[in-house]
Amino acid sequence: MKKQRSTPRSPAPDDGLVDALVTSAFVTMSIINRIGAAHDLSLSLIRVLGILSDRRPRMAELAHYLGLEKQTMSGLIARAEKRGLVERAPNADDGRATDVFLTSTGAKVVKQLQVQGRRALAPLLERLSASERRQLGELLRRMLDADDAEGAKGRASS
Amino acid sequence: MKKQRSTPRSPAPDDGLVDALVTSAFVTMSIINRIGAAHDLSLSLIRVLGILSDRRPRMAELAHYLGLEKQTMSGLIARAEKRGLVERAPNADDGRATDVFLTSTGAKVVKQLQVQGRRALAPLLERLSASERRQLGELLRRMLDADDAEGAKGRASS
DNA sequence: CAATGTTGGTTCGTGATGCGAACTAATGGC
DNA sequence: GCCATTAGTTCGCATCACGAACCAACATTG
Repeated sequence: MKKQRSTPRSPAPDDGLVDALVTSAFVTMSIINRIGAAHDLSLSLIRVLGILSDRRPRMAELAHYLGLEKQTMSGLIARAEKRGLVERAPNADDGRATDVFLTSTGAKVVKQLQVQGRRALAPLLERLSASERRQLGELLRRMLDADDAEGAKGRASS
Repeated sequence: MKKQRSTPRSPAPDDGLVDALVTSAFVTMSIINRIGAAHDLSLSLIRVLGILSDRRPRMAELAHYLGLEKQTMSGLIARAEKRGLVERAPNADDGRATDVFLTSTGAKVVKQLQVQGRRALAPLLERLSASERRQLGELLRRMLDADDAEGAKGRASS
């Protein structure tokens, strides 16, 4: 079954961990997706809104964060703008650039999503004790750490 | 900032955990998505193939697992079949039902995905020690546990 | 300062995804 | 046998994501 002959000392007992990580990702995304669907929000748009609750990036930055092409972002933002969730304004420093930011409506939606998200994930977390939850959060944060700074979006190894 | 007045005893120190969980989900899906894109596979199709490596479900079951409607599954499977990844066959017990299963090509693709997935996730996991990895896997499994049996696919709380 | 190249965004066309509505066919209950 | 239910499919539509092509505003040269 195991084909780890060539590296007898660094085998892959991580297989189980990888599976668990992937499963938890699918489960979590499933839940987020369901909540988003109730507001007619795609996963990409949810992520965009999440970023905007924090920052005021340009189109290109936004696309880079999500690992998408700029045309995709154009469409995404155009539709979101039409729905009154975000707004575009020319960047002060660079005449070419366009800043994107949340409207007050958009900010409200983000808040709702956060609340509903926590509520929806609660049943999962409740299976762990308080100290286990703390531990889990700690481990995940350590694992992600410097990652969301620049590697995460989809170009981790390219 | 905190609006937890009404339930003074069950506050939300889990907020951090929720964030970490969601972030890890986005990061993980991003990686999976990138690998899938290299094979021209959507996330949904990847999940389908993963399930098929294990089982031989009907269309409706498959749709239920992913939390999708059956028409969506029809299209998904039709395209996958056209590409030679899966096949359909009438179910023996129920004349209406259609079983779906992997072709040998499809099975090979799944193996590739698994290998590449482990490789791509390795850098993340390496940030943790061996014992921490074991711990993390344990906690995730505990958290998901009975979940993937029937709750996960997108109807956790409905 | 003018010519050139680069960067930021948009538009267009195309394919995949996902859904609601409507349909066919097989099953099950009576 | 008749009717409701269930399994899959098809159709039309909106979204999402991309490559190609384009314009406008910088930046760099000479």
